[in-house]
Amino acid sequence: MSGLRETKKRKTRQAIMDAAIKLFSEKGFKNTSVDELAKTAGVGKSTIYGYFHTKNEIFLAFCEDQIDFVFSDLAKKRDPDAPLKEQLFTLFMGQFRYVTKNYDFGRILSREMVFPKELTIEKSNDISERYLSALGEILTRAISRNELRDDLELLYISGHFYALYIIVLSAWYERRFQSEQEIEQALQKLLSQAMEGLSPSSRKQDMV
Amino acid sequence: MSGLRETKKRKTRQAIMDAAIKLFSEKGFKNTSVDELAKTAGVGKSTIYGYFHTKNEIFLAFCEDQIDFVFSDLAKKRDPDAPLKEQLFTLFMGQFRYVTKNYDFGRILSREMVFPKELTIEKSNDISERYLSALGEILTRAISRNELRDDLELLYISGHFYALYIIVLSAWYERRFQSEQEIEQALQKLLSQAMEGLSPSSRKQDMV
DNA sequence: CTAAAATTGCGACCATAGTCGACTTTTTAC
DNA sequence: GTAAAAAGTCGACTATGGTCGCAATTTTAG
Repeated sequence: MSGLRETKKRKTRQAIMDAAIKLFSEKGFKNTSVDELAKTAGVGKSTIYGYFHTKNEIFLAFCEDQIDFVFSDLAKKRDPDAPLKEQLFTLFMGQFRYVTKNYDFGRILSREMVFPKELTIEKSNDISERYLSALGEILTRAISRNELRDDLELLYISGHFYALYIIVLSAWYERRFQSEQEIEQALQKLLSQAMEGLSPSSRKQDMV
Repeated sequence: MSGLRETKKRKTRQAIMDAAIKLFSEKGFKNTSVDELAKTAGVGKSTIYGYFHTKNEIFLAFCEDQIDFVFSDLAKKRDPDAPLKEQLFTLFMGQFRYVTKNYDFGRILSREMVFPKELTIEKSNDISERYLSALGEILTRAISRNELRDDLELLYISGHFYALYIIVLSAWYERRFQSEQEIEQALQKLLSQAMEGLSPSSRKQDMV
């Protein structure tokens, strides 16, 4: 049986996470060294690397909690019967505001989520999964309301919309957009394009 | 007049780039230290930082040449009168193959292109611009052939397609897709979705 | 031509992410 | 109960990206 060790492990892990939350919040990710983290958590440096592969992974774990919070917060606010576009817009903008609250924070998180390193893939995918399932729920309802084609795979619809969010986020980091308003506008346009389609024929029925 | 200094500058810069090309190609980006780079180029370490802000920026400069080559290569191959979807597919797959030829190489480049750090924004945008203009050309022709709606802003169409490419690339780095074939399939599906639109009504005319 | 100003070059130096091998504690097997 | 195995812990150490202040070179001004 393994009781004592498990307990300790959880405790140590929690201590590290507590230190991370404290220090990252206080001084930011970049200005917090792993040595400091270890000291604050009251453990050795290598102990930390026993629990996390890289400093970025600690950061992802730190984000996980917050993201849960943001999601449940957004879930509360959103109206599950509102038009699809509106729901997506709210979700993405909420996400955007959270992610870019701090410039570097958002970049590190985005980089690690979209192009994860081998070592952080697992954590990154955990978060992705949560994201996709939230999105999936919205989309499924939209399909049943006949707001979305039902002949497509859910994953590709999620992917499509998610892609548009990412590109807007990217434009923000490339400094193509400077204000939140521009972001909103771009997101609206792209969502409309996705719904209506880019080929000329796909739009004819709007004029009927 | 400033002749001597300019000449020297160009020479030094070239020496650094030559060293970068040699070492990055030989041992990869990660396994090449800046010290080594300096030694090979025959300059001091700080001299390098006088020409580039970060190690990643050297890498971007290194990529620039290669990307030019890839583009002109793709441009040669592509048939400017082929269906839009086909042209986009060829362009993106060509890009994908180049970028992921080496796993880490592609990740670093992608990260820096999509979510650039402040210091590398400029270089990153240089490359983006080139990319967008290549894309823009294809799209403009498609519009004039009436393969694309003409009531949209070019930038948002480019952005839309580019987004789909990025999400596929991301899925690759998340290990959602393991083979090039899966990538091709996903890209095809997403491009079709973008053309046809995701709303049910947008598709009706296909059945008329 | 000369001296001051500006630019460029240099490697020792610093900060810090991540590794190593020795030490301690817990579990397992008998 | 005991001893071997396994898991967990530690801080000194390594490797490396990036900075600093000073020295050398080039330009400019008179």
